[in-house]
Amino acid sequence: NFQYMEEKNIKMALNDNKAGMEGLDRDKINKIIMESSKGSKFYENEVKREQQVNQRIDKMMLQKEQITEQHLKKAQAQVARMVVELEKRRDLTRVIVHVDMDAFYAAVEMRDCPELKDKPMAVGSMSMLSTSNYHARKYGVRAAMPGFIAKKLCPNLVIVPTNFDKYRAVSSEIREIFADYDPNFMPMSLDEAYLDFTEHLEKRQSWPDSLRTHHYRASSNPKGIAPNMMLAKVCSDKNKPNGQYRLPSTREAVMEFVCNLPVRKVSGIGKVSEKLLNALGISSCSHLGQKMALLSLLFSETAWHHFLQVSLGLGSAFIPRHEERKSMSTERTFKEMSAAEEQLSLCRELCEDLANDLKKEGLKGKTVTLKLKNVNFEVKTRALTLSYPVATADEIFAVAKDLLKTERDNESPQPLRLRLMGNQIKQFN
DNA sequence: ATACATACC
DNA sequence: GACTGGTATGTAT
Repeated sequence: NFQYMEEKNIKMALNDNKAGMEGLDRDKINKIIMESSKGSKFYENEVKREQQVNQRIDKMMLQKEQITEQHLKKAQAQVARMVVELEKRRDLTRVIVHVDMDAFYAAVEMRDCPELKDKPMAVGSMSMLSTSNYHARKYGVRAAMPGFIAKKLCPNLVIVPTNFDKYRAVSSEIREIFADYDPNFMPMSLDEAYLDFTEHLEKRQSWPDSLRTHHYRASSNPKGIAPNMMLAKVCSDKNKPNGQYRLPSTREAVMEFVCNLPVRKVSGIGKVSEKLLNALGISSCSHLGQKMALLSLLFSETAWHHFLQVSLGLGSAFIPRHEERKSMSTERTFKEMSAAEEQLSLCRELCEDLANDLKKEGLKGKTVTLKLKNVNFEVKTRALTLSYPVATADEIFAVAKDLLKTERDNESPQPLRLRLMGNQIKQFN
């Protein structure tokens, strides 16, 4: 087990899987991050989670030991059959674009306050940053880093509070432009979207400049252009901060691109999957292809099917139409709260907020879920499904307060020492 | 159906 | 001193 426990493997370390983070003093940065985190409840919890992942790896390695040549051969045949099927359906006829405004929130703030352009700045608070500009990234300051640690890395860092209404406004301008190119484009967040350019290109024969030179200049917008969504997403990351990258629509180009692609770059393969794969000697997508038989024996069907598609450079060649929402939730973090009455009134407040949001979309749901995080960062969810859909604050609270009471009773005589509470509702009609 | 984990922005 | 919030989906029971 110890082999996984070196500091550099613990999750705290600088995540440099992001544009603008090349060639900085990683050791120094990691040392500062580590010193700011060590001993905190947050850190302790991260270590615990890390150990759970390591146990998963140990279990997987034991399973691997049990696999015989016979098993592998059979699996290999199955994989080969599947590859034939997938190749038959490979579609290189579409042109999918992934657009991603670079450092979006920071870019909007710099547009509105040009002095910030020459300074390292980030958007967020001392508790959490949501993005940083490129000056700040040189110091290792990045999204999802708490501001107080960022300040240690870069004492001159300017932290601008988040201004969502502003970002939403800019976002809707940008979306109007997207709609000109593909009325069915798929927004992934305020600053990111997939577009199907196929039709547009058939009509106009040329690449639009306006996506680059539109009056909104505060933010550059890298594009990834490829025959499917999976590849377009990876491509958009390629020439950040300013460029675009087009992957030709040929099987050879796709396979060559995918060959050297680190698995972590693929959307859907995060930190944990990367670590599991690394333990099997897999770091690039070509390794993924080479070890498919093994993967099919160690992972779930959904997981290995996904891996197989990635290894072949396959992804969705059309942009699925926007799905109905499946859940809605509100959660809040706060200073330690242990008093029952206080927790109850907060719960009530959250239910009211949630009911408000539900009303805006005219939704009612049958499953109510209460989420609790204690001061040790341990998260619990407790759910109850009703036979009828609910929407009002009173109805939701009636369920949530019982879930909360049950939890408190289970812990008593110890109180629930909370740092976060949340309510979720799902199972809409 | 429920709980928890992973992933994305 | 301070380590988010919202949504979807996978995995396990």
